[in-house]
Amino acid sequence: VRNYTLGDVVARYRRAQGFNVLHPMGWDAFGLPAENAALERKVHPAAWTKQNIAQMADQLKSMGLSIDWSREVATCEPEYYRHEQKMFLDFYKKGLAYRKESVVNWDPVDNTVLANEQVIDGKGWRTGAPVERRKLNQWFLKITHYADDLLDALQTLDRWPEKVRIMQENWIGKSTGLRLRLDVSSGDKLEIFTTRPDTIFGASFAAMAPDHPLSQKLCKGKPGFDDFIRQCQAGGTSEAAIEQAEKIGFDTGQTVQHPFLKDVKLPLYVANFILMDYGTGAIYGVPAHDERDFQFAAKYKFPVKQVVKPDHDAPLPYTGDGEIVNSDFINSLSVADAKAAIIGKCEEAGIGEGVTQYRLRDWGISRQRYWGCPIPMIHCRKCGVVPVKESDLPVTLPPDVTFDKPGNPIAHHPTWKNTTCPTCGGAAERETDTFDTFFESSWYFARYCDAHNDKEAFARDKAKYWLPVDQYIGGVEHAVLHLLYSRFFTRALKDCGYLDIKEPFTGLFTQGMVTHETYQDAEGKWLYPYEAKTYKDGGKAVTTGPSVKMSKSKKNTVDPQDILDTYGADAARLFILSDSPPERDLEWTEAGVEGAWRFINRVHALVTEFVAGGNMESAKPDSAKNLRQVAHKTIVGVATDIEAFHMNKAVAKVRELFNAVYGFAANDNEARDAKREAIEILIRCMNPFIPHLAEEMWAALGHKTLLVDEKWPVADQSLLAEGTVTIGVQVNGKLRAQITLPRDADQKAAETAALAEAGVKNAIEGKTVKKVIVVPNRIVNVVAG
RNA sequence: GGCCCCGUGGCGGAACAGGUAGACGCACACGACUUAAAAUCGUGAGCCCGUAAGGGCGUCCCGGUUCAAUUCCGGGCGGGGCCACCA
Repeated sequence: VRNYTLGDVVARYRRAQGFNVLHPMGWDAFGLPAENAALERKVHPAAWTKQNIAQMADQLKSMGLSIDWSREVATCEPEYYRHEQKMFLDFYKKGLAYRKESVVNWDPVDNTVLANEQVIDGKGWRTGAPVERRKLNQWFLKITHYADDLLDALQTLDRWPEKVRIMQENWIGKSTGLRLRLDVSSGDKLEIFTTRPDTIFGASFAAMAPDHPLSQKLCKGKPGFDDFIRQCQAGGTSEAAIEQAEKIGFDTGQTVQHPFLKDVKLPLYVANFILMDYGTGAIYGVPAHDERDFQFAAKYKFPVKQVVKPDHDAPLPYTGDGEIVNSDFINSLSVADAKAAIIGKCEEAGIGEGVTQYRLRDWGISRQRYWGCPIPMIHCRKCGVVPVKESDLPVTLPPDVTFDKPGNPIAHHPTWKNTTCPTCGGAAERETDTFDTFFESSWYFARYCDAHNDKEAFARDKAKYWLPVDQYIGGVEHAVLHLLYSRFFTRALKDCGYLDIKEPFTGLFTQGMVTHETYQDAEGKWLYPYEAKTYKDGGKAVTTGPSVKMSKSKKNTVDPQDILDTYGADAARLFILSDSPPERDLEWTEAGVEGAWRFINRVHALVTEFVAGGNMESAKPDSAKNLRQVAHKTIVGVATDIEAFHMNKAVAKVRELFNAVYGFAANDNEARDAKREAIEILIRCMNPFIPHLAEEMWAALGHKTLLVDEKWPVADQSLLAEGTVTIGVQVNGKLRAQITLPRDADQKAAETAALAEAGVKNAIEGKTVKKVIVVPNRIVNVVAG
């Protein structure tokens, strides 16, 4: 409700400004929840999904969202996913999609593979189950091909929150360093990676990952090695384990030759804290200047040789900047210069080179589940992996599947996977994995431009007209998931000739969550808000807890339908926009919605009374001109606030105008004209927030046109510039009086008026005025002593 | 541990670009209407002293810059987010 209300305000406001606005809606409809629901309720995922779509569409429509429903899409329909099968084939041709055996994250609850981005603290992002490591053949998209550009182009996204840009930057994790080949006493070569080549003279050991090929080669069969490997895996993924994980190593018995010091031979260990999938899976250890190496050295008694001297006292390990010492030909250099010197020397000697390393890894997209888009590939015993012919697309899901046993239903289907090889015509099997559902959401924005094209995903010229998306609104939880995948997809689609842009979203707004108080009964059982109310009314004990993100498990949820039925769409919309700035969390309260509802009723009463000719006689007669000024200021203020996403401030300004009109007694023609003008401006400024009431009031005022087709009102600049201002007068920085002056009065006049004030005279009594500072239309400060 | 953000009434939050702190709303109090309550309408309100006029204090704490600091700078305390054995 919050997300779409925000979007609707923008859509309606921009439309009123005369823009051609495309405001679409679609359903990201594949995914495990549908499959899990099917398991629980014995419904087919397709039926369950369709029913949910119908229900949600009804709700969204009753909220009065100005959506172009003719462009509605659902990603689970073959009309949609056939196009992404084609995209995948194009990616494959370009080398942007490939298959390889790799160690993957396996979610034991959902029985599927997860992408790195979907593993949080070693747990599945949906199930929270500790992720296991398995070796499987998987399809990958080559997001790393664009790592540098994805990073650099973040700077062009100046309408994105900085927070999200930083998160993506960290996720891509670019670092530069040295890749270096070292000689092992066994005759093998060991390639290591380091970001600190400057500390090479402080190295006192070398270490590699347990699953490094050389670990296996050198240690297989050695007593205790199997136990060691088992220990490494046990320590694996749980949060607590990593926290306390002791650094353990296994001595290979071999040594590594230091590249610059002939008589230094570094003992080579297998160590649990070295990761195979970062860098080369091997390092040299410099205990004096790395926290982990320091711990490891303490345990296995390696020397700690300091080679960087800080310019202040600092304990070891020291990882900061400083002067290089004890380091042969790089002595007295800075850290940065020493890095360059060592890299240069290694390149000269042909034993290593400067490289750029990324934390980002390719996106694994295979999922062993049914409710997703089939991967259009065929496995032939003779020809290997062969793409499905484009003319044979789409590869559709078999509707007749069973969910009675664990694993992938599509793989259990008796006949679906049997096919023939497109190359040799022999018997072959279809790929039974489906795409990660982030695949669908990576390009849907382009489909909206041409939603019913059955020849291609979208016509290039239509995409060119509409894209990129000017304003995207969503939760921050997608910062390194959907938002990164979409940026990659847009680049890949550009390189495959689909699109002309590389950034999908020029403006991004991340809205906060909606929270609600939590309630528990005497036994600590969670209660729904309505249950808590019944309990309280019945005199039963209820403990009220803090307001947290709405969740089914804590039962602190509110059904949008109930709100719409009780208060109407406008009250719900107004409340949600009112108090909290949209980027922050919003606490949902009954009292808040009622406040919004009250306002709507008062606006209705005001207009009804005015149309009926009543005056709402009150004690606050104001000049017609003042009222007009407030109204015209509101036009500008509300527009500025909407554009800056300060919806709470925009609502406050609308309410201020309402308060000004409400108390305004229109007892002559001039006043009545001013009042009508102010009411019309009020209605038009409210339109983006509460469109139903605004439209109704517009008609009540006698207009035959629809307000939705009216342009945004234009403020009379001369009215804004005229009038008087009330400013404060300070003496030595303390407020002592207020004066009212004509706008832009000259400094002399302001000074004279200020010094004439009784409060000012009192405060400067017995003192000499040294200086009078006048800031026009803002403040006067008298400096006296 | 690293990087980043944020601390303003009883509450959500305003304050352009250093210039009258607390807009707007919620909750509250009092008054009107009512037999009464609810709803509605009106009035009030940062805190302390004072019947009032008025005065003092006040934007997490300490210090600095400035005629002037919620805003800028330094140090602390508190809360939150992201990443995290990434060499």
